[in-house]
Amino acid sequence: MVTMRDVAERANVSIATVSFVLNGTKRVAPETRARIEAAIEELDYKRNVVARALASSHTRILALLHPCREAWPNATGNQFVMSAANGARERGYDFVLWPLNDDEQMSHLLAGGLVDGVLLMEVQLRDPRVDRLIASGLPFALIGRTEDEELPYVDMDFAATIDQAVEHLRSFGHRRMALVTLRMKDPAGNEPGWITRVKSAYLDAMAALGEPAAVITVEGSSAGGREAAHRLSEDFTEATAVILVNERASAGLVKGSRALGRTVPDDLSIISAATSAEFGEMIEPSLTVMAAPAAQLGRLGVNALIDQLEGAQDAPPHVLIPCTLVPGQSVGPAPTR
Amino acid sequence: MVTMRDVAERANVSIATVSFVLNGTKRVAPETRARIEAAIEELDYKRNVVARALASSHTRILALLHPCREAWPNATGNQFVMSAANGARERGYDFVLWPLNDDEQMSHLLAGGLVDGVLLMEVQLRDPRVDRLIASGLPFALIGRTEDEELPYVDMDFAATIDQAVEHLRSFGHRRMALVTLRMKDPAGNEPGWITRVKSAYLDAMAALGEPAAVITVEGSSAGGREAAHRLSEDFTEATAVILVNERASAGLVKGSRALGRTVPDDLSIISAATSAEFGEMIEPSLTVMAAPAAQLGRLGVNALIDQLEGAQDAPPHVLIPCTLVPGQSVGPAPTR
DNA sequence: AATAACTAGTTAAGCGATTTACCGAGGCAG
DNA sequence: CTGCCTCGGTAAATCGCTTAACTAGTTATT
Repeated sequence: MVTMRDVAERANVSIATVSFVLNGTKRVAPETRARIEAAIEELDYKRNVVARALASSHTRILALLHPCREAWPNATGNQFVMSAANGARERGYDFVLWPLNDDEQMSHLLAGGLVDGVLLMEVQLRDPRVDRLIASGLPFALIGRTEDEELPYVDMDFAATIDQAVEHLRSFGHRRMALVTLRMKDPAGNEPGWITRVKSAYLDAMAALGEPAAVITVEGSSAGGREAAHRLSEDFTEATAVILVNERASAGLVKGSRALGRTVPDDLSIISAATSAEFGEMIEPSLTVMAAPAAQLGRLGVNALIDQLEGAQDAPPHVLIPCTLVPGQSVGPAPTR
Repeated sequence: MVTMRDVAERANVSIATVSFVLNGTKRVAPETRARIEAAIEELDYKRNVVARALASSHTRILALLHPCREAWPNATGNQFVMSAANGARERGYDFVLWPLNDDEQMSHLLAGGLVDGVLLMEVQLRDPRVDRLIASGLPFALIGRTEDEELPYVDMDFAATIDQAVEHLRSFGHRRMALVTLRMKDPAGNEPGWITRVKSAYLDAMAALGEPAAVITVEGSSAGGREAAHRLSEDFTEATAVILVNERASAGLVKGSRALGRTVPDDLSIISAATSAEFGEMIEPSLTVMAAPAAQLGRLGVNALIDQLEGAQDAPPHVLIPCTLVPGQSVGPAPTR
C-alpha cells in the first residue's frame, strides 16, 4: 500500500506538505506542488479514507437510513436514492444506503463514527429514530416530517397534491371521491407521517367542498387494492372517483373494480398520487398519476444535509414539493345516472 | 465521546485489557472482565469503528456495488438486497449499498480502504469492474457470472429456468415460442451476462426441440413491451407463446398484444421469468411467472464473501439457483387453428 | 535600521483503537 | 532452592493522516 510517506519521500518534502496539497489547506509553492502532484500520479497514490477520517474526525460519508424489513421503495424510491447519491458525489461526499432494522443497529451506526451525516427516510410523526439522532448529535435531515416541524426536512407537499388531484377530478364533473391509501400498522400505533397528512389534506378538501368523505386504508399489495375495490362498492357506492395514494395497491384496485363490474374510467375514475408515470403506464388502463418529485427531493435533501455539515448557519430548511399531474386514461367524465 | 481510555480508567485496567475483552483476543480474569463490562455498560461505550479499522486494517464493512444510472432493480432487487443485508448483519458485518457510476469512484472506493469486501451486481461477461477488483486485491463475490467462471459467484440458473419454462409451455401444447428479453446497449458492446445466457439457453432448448427460434430484444419499459408485441405479430406470427425475461416490459407486452387483437392467454401465452410473483400479479391477467430466487441469492452471496474474508480455504463457490414456477393466468392451451 | 508580517516548509502531537513484547506472581518439577 | 511454565496484565509501537506550533528566510512598514 502506498502511503503519504512514500509520496513525501519521492517529492522530497514532509508528509505535512503533501497533506496540504491534497486538502488545499495551506499555501504551497507552485513548484513544490507540482513535484508532489507528479509523485502522487506516478505512485498512483490514493489517500486512505479511514486514516483521514480518524485524524480529522470527518469521514465524508453520508448515510441514507431506511427500514430493512419492508419491501423497499419502488421506482420512486430508486429515483430518490439515485439523485441523492449523485448530489452527494458532486459535493465530494460518499453516499451509502444503510438498511437498518433495529435500535441496536442504529446506536452502532451513530456511535461508530462512521458517517458524518444521515438522511432518514420514511419518517413517522413521532419517530424514535429521530430522538436517537438528536441525542447522538449527528447532523441529519429528514425525508418526510415529524410532528414537530422544527427539524430540517424535505417532503412532498401532500396538501397541494391532494388539492390538485381533487381539482382535476372536479374538472371532470366528479363530486363524490374516496381516498384509498396505505394501512401501515406499527406496534406502537405510529404511522408514517405522510399517511396522516394525506388523510387530513383529503378530509380538509372534502370539507371545503361540502362533500362526504370516505377514507379506505388497505395494505400495499394487489390484494390490498382488491380489498379497497370491495370496500368501495359496499360502503361508498356513490363515489365516482378515487384518489389513490398507495402505489402497490393500484393494480389490485383496477382489477378488483373490473371484477365487480365497474370499468375504469367509465364507471370509476382513478387518480394515483405519489407514484411515477412509468408505474402508472404498467396498469391497464394507464393510470392518471400525480408523479412524485423524487429526484428533486433527493437532491434537496442531500444538499440540505451537506449545507448543515459545512456550517451554513441558515435556519433549517423546510422544503415542500408537490407532485405533478401526468394525465393517463384512468380519469374520465363523471357518470351521469 | 467516550473512548476506550475512559473505560479503562473506570475499570482500573489498561486500555489493552479492555481491547482484549472487547475482542476476546486474550484470556482475562473473570473478575476483571466483569469490572470492564460494567464500565462499558455504565458509560454506554461503543467502540469507534474508524479507529478500529485503522488499527486492525479491517472495517467489517461489506459493500454492494450497483450501477447508479439505470433505474434500480425492482421488487426482486430489493429482496435480494435485504436478504444480503440481514445475512451480513448476522455475521457481524455492516452492509452498505454503494451506488457507483464510474471508474473514478470505483478506485476511490477500492483504495480508500473503507470496505473489507465487495458484492458486485449486474456483472457483465467481460466486466472492467471485475478487473479492477482483482487488481485491487479486495475480496469480492459476484452476483452473476463473467465469461471466465473461475471467480466466486452466485447466479440464477438460467438454463434450468428456461428449460422449465419451455417444459411448462409444452405441457400446454405450445410448440412455437419466442423469447422476449432485454436490449441493453453498452458503448463497448457488452451486455449483462444473464442476457447472453438466457438467449443461448433458449436457443439450445429450441434446437433440442427442433423448433424455429425467435429472439426479440427490447428496452425495459412499457414502450419496449409494446414494441415486442408488434415485432411478434409481424415477424413471428406463428408463435403461440412467449418466454419473457424483461420484467419492466411485461405490462407493455400484454397491453400491446391486446391492442393488436391478441388476448392473453387465449391467443398468446406468456410466461415471465426472473421476476416476482407479486409483480406478475400487477398485470391483467396475472402473469405466470418464474420467480427469481432473490432472497436465497442474497444470503448465499454474502456468505460466500464472508467465508472468503474469514479465510475458508475452499474452492471459490459457484452457486446456481433456478427460478421457481408460480402459475398465473397468462398461460393457456395452445390455440388450434 | 529595526521590527513586523508574510511565505513555504518542517516537526511532532494527536485521532482511538489493535497488537506485540515484556513483566511479575504463583505453581510445580527436579 | 532454582528453573521453567502458565496466567493475567501492562507499556508502548503502530495504523496513515491532520493540524497546531514553530522555524527560517524574505519582504514590507515605520
